[in-house]
Amino acid sequence: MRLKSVYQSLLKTYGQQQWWPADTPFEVMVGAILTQNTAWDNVERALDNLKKAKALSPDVIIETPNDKLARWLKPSGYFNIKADRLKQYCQWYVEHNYYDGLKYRHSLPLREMLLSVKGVGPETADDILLYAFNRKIFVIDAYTRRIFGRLGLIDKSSDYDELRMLFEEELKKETVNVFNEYHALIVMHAKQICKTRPDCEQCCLQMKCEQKGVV
DNA sequence: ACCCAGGGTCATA
DNA sequence: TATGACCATGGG
Repeated sequence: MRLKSVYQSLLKTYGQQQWWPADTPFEVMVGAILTQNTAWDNVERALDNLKKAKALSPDVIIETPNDKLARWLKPSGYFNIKADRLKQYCQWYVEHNYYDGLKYRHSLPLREMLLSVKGVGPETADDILLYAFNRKIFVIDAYTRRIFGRLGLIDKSSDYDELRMLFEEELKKETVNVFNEYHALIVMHAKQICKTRPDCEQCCLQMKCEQKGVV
C-alpha cells in the first residue's frame, strides 16, 4: 500500500489537479500527441493556433495540407513529424468512429487500436485512454520512473507495461478519478520540486541527475 | 552556450 | 532486445 500513501501525500500537498487541461476529449487527444517530449507551454501555443484557425477538429485537420498544419504546430516543436502524426491519428479516429469510446467496455482492445496508430506510443495511448475516454489506466512517464525509482518502489529495469501493471495491480480498488489525479499530481510535483529547488543534488528529477547517478 | 521538456520511430548490432 | 540518432521550439 505504499503507492496509495504516496498518492495521499501528494494530494494533501498539492490538492486536486482537475486534469486534463482541455475543453473537449478531442483536445485531450491532440494535446497528448503534441506534448511528446515537449514543454506544455509550447503545446498550448500550438493549440491556440489551431483554435484561432478553427482547426481543432478531426475533419479540418484531415483536410489541411501537412505544411499548413505544421505552421500551426510550429511552437510545439517537431512540427513536421507532429503534423503527420496528428493527421494520421485523426484519420484513424474518424474512420473507426471513436467519437464515443464508451461503447467499448474493456480497455484492452481500444488500447491496442490506439497503439496501432503510427506516432502513438504507450504513454500517448494511455493519456488518451485515461483523460479522453476515462479508462482506469495508469500513465507511466519519465517523472514517474524517476520519482518512484528514487523512492525505491520500482525496478528501473522494468519496461513500460510492467510498470503500468504494477501500479494498476496495487491500485486496482481505487476509482478512475484516483488514477486521473495521481498522474496529474506526479507531474505537478516534478514541476514544483524542480522550480523550488533548482539545485540538481536536491531535486533529483532532471536528466542530469540520472547521468550523475544521483537518482 | 548549454540543458531540457507530460515520447516515438527507425536503423543498426 | 537494446542502444543511438533523429525530430525542433522556447524557457531557464
